Amino acid sequence: MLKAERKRFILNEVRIHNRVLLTDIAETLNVSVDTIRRDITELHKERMLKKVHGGAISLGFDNIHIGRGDIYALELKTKIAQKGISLLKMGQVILLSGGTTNMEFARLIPVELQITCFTPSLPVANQLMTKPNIDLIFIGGKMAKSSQIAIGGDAINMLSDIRVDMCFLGTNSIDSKHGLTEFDWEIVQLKKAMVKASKKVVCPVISEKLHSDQRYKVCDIDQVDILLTELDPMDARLDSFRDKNIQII
Amino acid sequence: MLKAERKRFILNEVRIHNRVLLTDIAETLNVSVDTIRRDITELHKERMLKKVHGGAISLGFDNIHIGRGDIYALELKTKIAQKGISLLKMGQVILLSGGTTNMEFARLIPVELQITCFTPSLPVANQLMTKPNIDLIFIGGKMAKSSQIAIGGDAINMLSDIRVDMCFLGTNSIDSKHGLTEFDWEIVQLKKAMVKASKKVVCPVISEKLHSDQRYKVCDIDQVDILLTELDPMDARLDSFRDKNIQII
DNA sequence: AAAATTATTGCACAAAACTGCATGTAGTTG
DNA sequence: CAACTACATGCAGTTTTGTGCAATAATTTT
Repeated sequence: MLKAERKRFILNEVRIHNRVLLTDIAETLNVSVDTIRRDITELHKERMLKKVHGGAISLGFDNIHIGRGDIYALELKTKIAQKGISLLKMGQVILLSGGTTNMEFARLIPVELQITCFTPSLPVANQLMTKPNIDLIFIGGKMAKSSQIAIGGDAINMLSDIRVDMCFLGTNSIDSKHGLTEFDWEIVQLKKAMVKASKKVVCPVISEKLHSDQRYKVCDIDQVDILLTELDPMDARLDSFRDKNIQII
Repeated sequence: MLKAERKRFILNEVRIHNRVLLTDIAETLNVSVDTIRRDITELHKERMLKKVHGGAISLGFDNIHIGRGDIYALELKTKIAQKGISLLKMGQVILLSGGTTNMEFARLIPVELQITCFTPSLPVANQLMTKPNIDLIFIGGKMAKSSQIAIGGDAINMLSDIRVDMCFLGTNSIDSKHGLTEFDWEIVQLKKAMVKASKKVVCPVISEKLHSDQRYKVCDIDQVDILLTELDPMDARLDSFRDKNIQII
């Protein structure tokens, strides 16, 4: 029995019965309780279920499981997202791009925080729908299958009518010389509109993406107000971004 | 044994058993485990299966699970949705409202069918995102928490610019005298715009909702072109809808 | 046809992952 | 608080992986 198989089995059980017992699963699958415990711990970290004393229960969203089984470098992204959360103030209006970091960000927004969010990202919207205190406005348009965000004229149009306090703009690549760059032309157009629609641009990005660049440019580095990475703000890898009027957090 | 042959064999095994073990395949095909490992690595990159420690498993719908756990009268709605599917033609442009019947409808759209869908409903959009052949345009706007659809000026604006072949308009209540009615004023505004944006209005509704009405009116009954219920078209409960220029299916 | 290039395959070996067990700690229940 | 169950952690044995290398097969170029 493969590990992945067990995990899938557990998830299915949770989906059906809404809860599982460690011992039950262990017996059913003929492996030690420790193994199941470890599986469940992983699934918990992957946010596929909730680990509780003695077993696990489903996350219990209304009708959509926002599973993020294989987010790359989830830990780092959580760290970045948390730094981002600390920037939020009650009553603010923000704009969120797509990407897994922003997903994590959306997930971590405290339930009691009352803010208005705009987003063209379907997964982010799903996430935000679970927060009763957030006013959510979806930027509509043609949905790009790969990135699950709305693109094209409609989206850009809608963005042209708004001006938000702060934009959390995920990016494919960032470099102190070439600025923010992307691989996909359509997405560049959208992100340009997002930058235009925001008073402040916050750029959450894992250190790995620093000093890399792609074909098309979204904006210059000096348009970014705040740079969020998982690194210590004093880290040497951030040196080239200093003295650019960017706040590094 | 050709590489392609092996790969096909592996895929078939995965399709049938939902999983394969590296060692099993290697033994069956009489090649080294390394070779199979490489094959599976490639198939993984090609997104034909998921490589896991010890073997591979089918892709399944791990990431996003769109729950239909407790849809009221799901059987009936499935029946209605299927009738709706039969109205679809390749290349059409349709508009889908929210509601569980339309969710079911979206789920049942055949993967090979190539159509363009507009919708202001987040769950419907999620569902449609899983279909590669569907062009999806999300009608953006302020998201209503309870119904999970976009409402307000933005949504209505966006609708005012389109004219689709057919609209599948779920409704709260329908009556031969009072037409389509709703409980929520905002949603009425949206649905009015949806009716306006469509050449044909199809109204999928379970028989239970026939002959009931609510506070606010969406449109008159003669604006509905096709009425879809789970009943036999000749059923007596549909009598009052006859001779209204409505096609009953 | 010969030579050169590229792709495929098996093997070796160190690194990583997996799993059960033992141990001490934390949480739960009566 | 005492008995009990569940938990985290470290360890060891086993299996699986990734990678470099060499031999062979297939393809292209000359």
